[in-house]
Parts: sequence; C-alpha cells; structure tokens
Amino acid sequence: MNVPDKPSLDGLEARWGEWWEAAGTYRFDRTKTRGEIFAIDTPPPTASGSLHVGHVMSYTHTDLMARYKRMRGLEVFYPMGWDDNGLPTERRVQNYFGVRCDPSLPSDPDFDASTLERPDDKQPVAIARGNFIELCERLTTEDEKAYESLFRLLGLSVDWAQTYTTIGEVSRRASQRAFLRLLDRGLAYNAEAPTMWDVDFRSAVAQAEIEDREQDGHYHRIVFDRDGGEGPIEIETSRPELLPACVALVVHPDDPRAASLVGTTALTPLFRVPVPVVAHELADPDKGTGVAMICTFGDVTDVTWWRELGLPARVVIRRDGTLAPGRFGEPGWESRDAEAANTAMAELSGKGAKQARRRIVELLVESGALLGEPEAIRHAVKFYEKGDRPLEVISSRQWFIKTLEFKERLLARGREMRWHPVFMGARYTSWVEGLNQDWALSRQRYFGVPFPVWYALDAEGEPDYTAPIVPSEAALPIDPQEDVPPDYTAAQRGVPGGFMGDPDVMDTWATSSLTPQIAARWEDDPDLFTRLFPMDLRPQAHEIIRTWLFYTVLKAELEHGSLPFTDAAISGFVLDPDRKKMSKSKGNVVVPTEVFERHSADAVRYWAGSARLGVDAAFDEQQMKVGRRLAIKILNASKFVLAMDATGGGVTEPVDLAMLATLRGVVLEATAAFEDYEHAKALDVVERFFWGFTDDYLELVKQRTYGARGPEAAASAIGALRQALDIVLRLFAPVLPYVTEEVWSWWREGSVHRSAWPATDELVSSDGADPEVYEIAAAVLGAVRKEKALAKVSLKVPVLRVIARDTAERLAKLRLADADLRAAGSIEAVVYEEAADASIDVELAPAEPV
RNA sequence: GGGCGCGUAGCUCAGCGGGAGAGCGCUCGCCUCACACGCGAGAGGUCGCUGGUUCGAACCCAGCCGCGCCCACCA
Repeated sequence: MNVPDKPSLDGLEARWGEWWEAAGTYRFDRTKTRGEIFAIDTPPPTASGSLHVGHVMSYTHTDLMARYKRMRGLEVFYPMGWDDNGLPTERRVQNYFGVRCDPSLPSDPDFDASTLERPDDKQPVAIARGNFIELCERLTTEDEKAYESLFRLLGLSVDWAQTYTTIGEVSRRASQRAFLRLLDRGLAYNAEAPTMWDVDFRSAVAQAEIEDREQDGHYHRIVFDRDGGEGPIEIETSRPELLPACVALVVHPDDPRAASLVGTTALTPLFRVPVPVVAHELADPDKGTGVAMICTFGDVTDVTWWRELGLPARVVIRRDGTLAPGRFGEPGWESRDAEAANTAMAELSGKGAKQARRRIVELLVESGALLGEPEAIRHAVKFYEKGDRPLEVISSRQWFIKTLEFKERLLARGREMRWHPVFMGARYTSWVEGLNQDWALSRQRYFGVPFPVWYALDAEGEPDYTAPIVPSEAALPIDPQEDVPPDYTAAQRGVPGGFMGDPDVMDTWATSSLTPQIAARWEDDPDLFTRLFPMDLRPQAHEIIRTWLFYTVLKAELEHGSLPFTDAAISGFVLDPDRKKMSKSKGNVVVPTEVFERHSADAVRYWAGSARLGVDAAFDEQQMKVGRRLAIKILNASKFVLAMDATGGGVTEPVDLAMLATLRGVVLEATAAFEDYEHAKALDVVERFFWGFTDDYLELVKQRTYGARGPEAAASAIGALRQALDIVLRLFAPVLPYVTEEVWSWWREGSVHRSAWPATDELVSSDGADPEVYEIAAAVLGAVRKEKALAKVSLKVPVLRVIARDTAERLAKLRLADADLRAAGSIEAVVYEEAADASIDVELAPAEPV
C-alpha cells in the first residue's frame, strides 16, 4: 500500500504513459483467435495538417470502446495509420522543398533533398516520382511524430507497434493487388468517357468528392431558328457559353409540343449548327421553357442524354477550363455558316467559362437571339470538394471500378452492418441509392499509388489501352514509370513498338478503402489476416460515410464477399461555444495541447466521453473543469478509503450492503450502456453513483470507520468501501485511464486496464440487500444538511432530533441506518412516526451564546 | 425537392406515457480529522408552436416554425 499524502493529477500522463509503453499494456497478442479479438479499423488521420479537438473527441470515443472491450477480456487490435497519401501532402512537399513531380523522369538513387539545386528560386525543380514520394514520406514522418505524441498524451490505448502509412509499401502493394484482381475479373476497366473534371487540379474526380454549392447565376432565354421554316424555338440556359457545344434540343415525350417539334431540326444562333429536336423523359416540362439544349457537356444529364440518344460530341471546353478555337466546317462540326461560327468561336476561345459567358451574351444580344434580360437565379453547382471553380464534364481516358451494378448488394451490406447511432445508416443508404456513375478511380496527379499497368505501343507509338500489361502480384508494389514490364527492356520505354507506363495515380480512397486489409496485412501475413478480418469496429466521422465507409464496404464486398467490419461508430462534430463547426478558416480552432495542459488528459477525455456518438458536441472547457474535479475527487476519496487498515471482517451492516446493492445496479447499467456504444450513458451512471458515494455514503459511515461503533462495524464499512472503490475504479478506467491507474497502483498489482470489467457476481455478498436503506438514509442526511444551510450554521452544529414521517415499511429501513445517521449528522435522536405523507423535520440545537 | 437529427432552467445536456431533472454559471452559507483544486444549500423552466390520441403527454400521432447535417439531373 502506497498512498501519497497529497495526491495530485500533475505528471500522471508522463508517468503512466511511459509505464504502459514499458509494460506493453496495450500490446496486441497475435496468438489469440478471431473470436477472442476485438479489431478496430482506426481512422488514419491526414498527416499533413494539425490535430484539432474534433480528433480528440472522436479518437477518445474509439479508445473508450477499446478499453472497455479489453477489460471484457478481449484482445484488442488497435492500430494507428497515417494518411500521407494524396493531394494535401503533395502540395506541402512542393512548397516546402520547391520541387515538382515529373513522372516521366527516372528516379535518382542518390537523390538528396538537402543538396537540391534550385537554379531559379521561382521555378520548382522537377524530380522523379520515386524521389518525390521519398520527400513526401520524409515530411510526413515529422507530422506523424507530433501526432503520436499527442495521441499518447490523450491516452489512446493504441498498440504503437501496429502502424502503417497509406503511401507505405504495404499500402501500395495492397492497393495495387486489389486493383489487379478487379482488373482480372473485369470489375476495373478503363474508358474514354465524359467525367467530372476539376480544371484547376486538371484531374478527374469521383462522384464522392463532389459537393453542391449554391451559386448566383442567370437564366438566358435564347431563340433557335428552325431549319426549314416553322416558328423558332426558345430555350433557357444558365450556361450560354456552351452553345457551340450544343448537339440537340430536347423535350419531354408527353409535352404537347413534342409532336410538332420532335424530328425537326433547329439552328443554333451564332454558330448556325443544325441540331435535331429529340424527346427524353428527363426533360422537365416545368423547367425553363420546357425545351432544353443538350451540350457536350454541361452536366451529367447532358451525358445521359448524349449516351442514351446516341448524339454526336462537339467538345469546346478544354482540360484547363478554357474554350477551344473553332473547328466549324470540319467533319462533325457542320455549320450553315462555318466562317461566322468560327469568328464567334474566336471571340470565346482561350477564355474561361465565366469570361466566355459574358462575351457570348454580348454576341447573342447583338444577333438578337437573346430574349429579354437574363433572369438572376440561385442554383446548385457542382464543385470538387477541395476546388474553387465549378466542375466541368470532360471526356478523357480514366480507370473505373464497377459500382452501379452492385447497388443492391451494397444496400444489403448497409443493412447488415450495425450503426451507432442507428440513424446514421440512412446516410449510407441515401448515398448508395443516389449513385449514378461508376467509381472514377484515376487521378492525374503524382503522389499516390500508381496504376500497376503498362500499355504496348503500336508502330505509330499509340498505346493499346484495351490490353494493359500487368505485373505479377509477387512484384508489387511497382511504379510503371520506373519498372519495366515483363518481356520488355528499359530501352523500349516510350518508343514505337515498345511500351509506356500508366501515368496516373489512384484516388486516395482506393488505398483508404483498404485500411482493414492493410492493417491486417492482407496476403502479406495470411495468419494474422484470418485473426483480424473482417474487423469489429470502424469508428469515423459522418462526413466521410459516402467516401471512406462506402468504398471500404465496396472493396470488401468485391474482394472478400463480406463486410469489412460489423459495427460502425459515427462521431459528431465539435462545435465552438457559438455552435459553429470548428474549422481553420473560421479561426476558431482550439490547440489541443494547451487544453491538456489546462485541464489534464483525463479531464479532456471526460468532456469527450460525455458526448454521445453521432451528436455534435460543444467545445466546453467548463465540462473539462468538471472532469478535472472528478479526477481529483477520485484521488482524495481513494486516499480516504485506503487510509484505514483492512481488518478483514465481512460486510454485515445493512447500510453497507445497501450501498453495494446499489452499485450492482450501476454495474449492470454501465455494462449494458457500453454494449450499446452508449459510453456517455455509462459514464453518467457511474459518475452519479460516485458522487453519491462520496457525498452520502462516505459521510454516513465515516465515524464508523474510525471505530465509533466497534471493530466489527468498522470492518464492515472498510470492507464495503474497498470493494466499492475497486469496482468504481474499473468502471471509470475507460474514461479516466490516468487517475484510475494511479489509484490502482497504490494497492493493486498490474494495470487496471488489463483488469477484468466488473461483474455482478463480485457483489454476491449484497444479494438480497435492499438499496432503499441507503437511499432513504441519504435523503434524511440531505434534510439535515439543508436545515443547517438555511440556518447558516456549520455542519458540526448538533441536531436535537429528527422526526421522520413515512410508511412503516420505509421507516423500518431507515431504522437500519439509525446509528450511522446519528453519527454523520450529529443527531441526538431520530424519531420515527408513521404517516401517510412522507416528511422530515429537523430540530437544531440552540445556537451557542457567543 | 427528398431524408435524417435536434429544439427541456442563463449555458451544456439527460429524461422519451404517470412527481420537470443533472452539472456548470448565479446567490447564500460552511476551514466538517479524504479533498478549500473543497463542502452544503437556494433561486431559476406555460419541456419550439398548434391540434389530436389517452383517465393522464416534455415523452405517442399530425401539421407548422426554427437550427444543423446528408442526399438530389447545374436547362
């Protein structure tokens, strides 16, 4: 027994953090079988940036579950990954080192960034992809160290021997292997197809990375002449600059005008291009004039129309977002006045969409084709979530993964998964139901996992995309820019009759969607994999249900025919005190390290643990102060409990048994709450008991522990106190790992975090005890305190007598606590009066003359 | 436009069919031998609004209002 005189929270994080590491308290034991393991698919935080209190909350939520399951006897697999793959890292490396990636360069094996020659400060140095990746890894290593130390401070019970990075070799191999297998099964395909395209990043983006933003715009009413005579046709468009890309007009088949319009031909204004009028269900009779122009391509509806109606393509937007020069008069670019069309096009060429729009409106006004004033509107426009300009639909060659045909299976997997909270499952369902394109997998970027394929070049040097050359799985990971395909030589790269490597990298989600497989060392360590996969828990934020969660389900379904994990726990956002989401741009982020210093890690965890899953939580330092107080209270109450020597007698006093019976209910409730992923409820139940334990129970039995009623009665109290403390420490351990470990170390062996979660059979001695004894006695004690507070006297002032009126049954219970009550409240006598209405009268002794 | 969640004391939230609660904040008091980094007490609320079901509604149902998020084919 080693109880300090002045227990303190100071230094607990450092002391126990080191101890846990040295003792291997959270080390994963891989000899356990799947049924004995609880496997967590930890979210890998983005390694470029900084952790904020949102991370603190959600990672704490995961840790609560990890610690609970560990105490339940499960071997917890709790790894940590670092997401260093992707655009944020790429950008930071470019700025930090002044380099840019040129995938056409071969890697320099002697590359050294410190001797990097920068002939011109303004011009970044071009380096090979392999060297670029080295730099990315080097820079992110620094971030990862900082993150790890913060996560350790927070007390995450991660096994730090189980780490991975999403750009590391294991991740690249897994990503490429998964891709090759999908390719082999025909589930991955490449195609020249219209795809959502960010003109600034010059890369394709997937549906999941697109967000709608409300934008100001205008409806322009434009009149098309008819090719042949009948009256003109009016349409409305918010994108008049796409007029040269117009390939048809469309009406709904049920529109009364359809009969006279469909099958006829109209002429585009300015460009005089004959376009057919066609019918399609997607044309909305109530929108605009009911007639829409189909352009290649203004939006995804255009793509649908173009594809289903077999229309030609006349693309005018280039990959950088500017308009191309006119080609009217060439094949496929028919015009009744090609010269005028090209003149008009020349006015637009080289301009971005916005400028081109402004100019074409002027041209349309001059030509009289624009009717009236453009009508100002607000409408939703699609953006890449990280982009600044609206997306364009641009045709390019991309890799896709078949997704649409698996919708039903993916929906079924969503129903099969357990969602915490349940309503978050609806997010997944609505996303899957709304899918309208296969997963566009390729990105025209550099830092990422390359596609492990090459293409044979024909005699003209043109690649054959239909038959990609693939490496063996054993060779993975490969970089097709560095490595040479089987049966070729390096000298054949890029020459007719030779080969070329696929220049693109995969969407970062292609890797992130394999985090369970990566952490479990899929195929690299089959023994480990069978012990871990499918995992138990995926904790994550709700904003990435459609990306991380969805893609992970998709990959597991396609590769393994199973869920990747059985449970998903979704955390909410952290809001600042003004109820706004914390974000760097709003300047309202709180630096976590300072918060730990002010309140202690346990206190911060208390705040996080008080927030339920799926519910946005306010950042609330007051709540952390409460947590700190609770932690200190645990120290002091423990000190009191452990100060008295245990004499070894049994727990016999009714009040003691009643308290333990109450605790039994608490154990049941807290356990049920954790099983339901309701950690906040578990904490609430335990905390409520604990405050009553210190405020009421400790006061009731304090005098007795000092021996006021003899050694046997004292032993009963001391025994009950110790048993309660033993259980309460374990109940608090998931939320408050530091303070509970500290107290545990005073009198127990090993770590509280490897001790067993409390079970009711530990409290068998209180079987049949009536918790009401404790409850009623506490109520009387409360009444006494109230009387003294109202009289503004010290709690030491004696009470002449307390008259308790209640039913005979309850009075009998109160009598069982008579002696403790009189000692605790300095009460000379308790009078028991049977009455229909319960009430308590307290008569204080007259004040001492001063 | 569709969906989900939320609206309870000044603040943060629990309660989800039969007494309107907790903590913080505020006010008042107390150095009571575990704790002044403490202890005790008090004040404070037509439970968003309107209807309905029920003997009884903060809780169930319907409609509305407000806030947040998710989804949706930008004419």
